[in-house]
Parts: sequence; structure tokens; C-alpha cells
Amino acid sequence: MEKNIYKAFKALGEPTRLKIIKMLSVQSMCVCELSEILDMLQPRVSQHLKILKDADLVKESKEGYWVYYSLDKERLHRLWNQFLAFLDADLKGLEGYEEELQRLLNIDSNERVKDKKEKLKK
Amino acid sequence: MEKNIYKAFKALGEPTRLKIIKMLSVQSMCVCELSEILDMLQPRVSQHLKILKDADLVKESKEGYWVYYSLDKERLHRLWNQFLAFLDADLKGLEGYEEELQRLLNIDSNERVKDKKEKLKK
DNA sequence: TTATTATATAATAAAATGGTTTTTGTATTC
DNA sequence: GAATACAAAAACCATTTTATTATATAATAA
Repeated sequence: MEKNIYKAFKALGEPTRLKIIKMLSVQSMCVCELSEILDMLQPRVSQHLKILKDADLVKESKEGYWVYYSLDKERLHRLWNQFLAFLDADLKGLEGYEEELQRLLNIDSNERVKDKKEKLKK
Repeated sequence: MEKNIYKAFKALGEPTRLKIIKMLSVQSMCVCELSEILDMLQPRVSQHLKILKDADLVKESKEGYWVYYSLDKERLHRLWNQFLAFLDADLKGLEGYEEELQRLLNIDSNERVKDKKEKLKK
């Protein structure tokens, strides 16, 4: 789940792909149209589309020669909600943070250095 | 504006930084705490924090020795709204898309190949 | 079947990124 | 002022990413 979030953000965090996504927000298009409108070589567009597809941000549908790509707006909203849920989630029960939780608790209970020093002052 | 969006997504699209952000969602921390909790070398944490700071996703405040970092949740929501606005925006008036708009209009009016061929069939 | 059009994949070179080690800077304490 | 603690910057290397060129695959048309 967290992996998906990071993957999607990574896909969005690249200028060429943002441009592609913006164009697809106007209308669905095939690779050749994107390639011409963006004035980019076709393999470049195809490769970025693949990354966007792997991140589940765009959908494709084949029609004869052409492969039409469209923006999955549903998925965009789901992505953001997943991200917010991830931020709100309690560390307990959040997969992959077992050790971090342990170390966090240790610091908090034993010796949050700042607190110690502040106490000494008084 | 679009630059900022891409920068922020890029900052979010990296596992280490996502982890840092998650930890900061629990509570504000200084670099040494993050470094210990995440079991990472301090320069590594500092470097990622800088990227997050440049992307405006975290804020910092100095207290004696320590620099405390906190998550800017406000900014997170603004980021997403900016992104949605970017997607909804009309290409006309969207900075940096002048040529794309031109080429898009050309294709649309002259020769969207598929349409042409489909018309011929009938 | 052969030629054409659209797309995907492979291979390469160049650029960017991430992580470690080392160094520098800055605030604090003695 | 000297020593200490924390953080940032610099230098370095390994890895990944991007864009290009070349090639392969898929679908259609002749």
C-alpha cells in the first residue's frame, strides 16, 4: 500500500509525465497524438506512459492501430485519500514501522535529550 | 506554479522521504531523533529534509543546538488543490502550454486520423 | 504476402539521484 | 577562549533515470 503511494507520487514528480497527464486531462489520446502535440519522440512518450500505467494513473484501450490513453481521475482521488490515511495511521499496526516504533518509544520514555536538559536548568 | 507541483510530488515520491514524513506526522522532531529512530546516518536525513523543505512540505524551527522539523499539513492540502486546479485549467491561459495548444488545435480541426478513416468506411 | 502505420521494447549515453565519509559551521557549555 | 554537540555542506562513488537511436511487434491495407 505504501509502496503504491510512493510509486504514484514518483510517477507524478516528473515534468514530462506531468505534461502528459495534463494533456490527457483535456481528452484521451493515442501515443502518436501525444507525441505530436508535445513535440516529443514517440519512444519517449511510450516509456513515460508505461510508468504512468504501472502507477495506475492512466488507463489504455486499444482501437485498431491505436492505443488510447486516458486519465484515471478516480484513482487520483483514491491515491490522495490513501496518502492522508497513511499520515493519520497509528504507528502501531502500520506495516513496516515496527522497529521505528520501538526506537521512538525508547527515546520518548527514557531520554528525550531536550527535556532532560531543561529539567536540569530548573 | 506547475514547477512547484512537480517538485512537491517528486519530494514525496521517494521511500526515505515518505518515512520521514510519516515520522513527522507523529510528532515534530530534530534531525538526531529522526536519525536514531529511522536508523539512518545524520547526513542522509539532513539531505532529505532539505529536499522536503525546498518543496515546502516541512517547516523548521531552531531551538538551541537543535533544529526541529514539523510537517506542514496546510501546505499538503494546498498542494493537492493546486494539482486539481492544474488538471482542470483550460489550456488557454495555462502558462507553458502555448505551443501544445496550437498543435492540439491543428490536429483536432484538420485531421484526427481515426475520424477521417472511419468516415471513409461509411 | 508485402507494405504501411502505430506502438512497444532494447540498447546506449548522459544526467540526475541517493548514500557514505569527511569537513565545515554554529550554538552552547565550561 | 576551548571543548562539545548538533546540523549542514562538500566530495565521492554507485545506482537509477531520462532521452535518443535502432529494432521488433501488432494491426491494417493493398
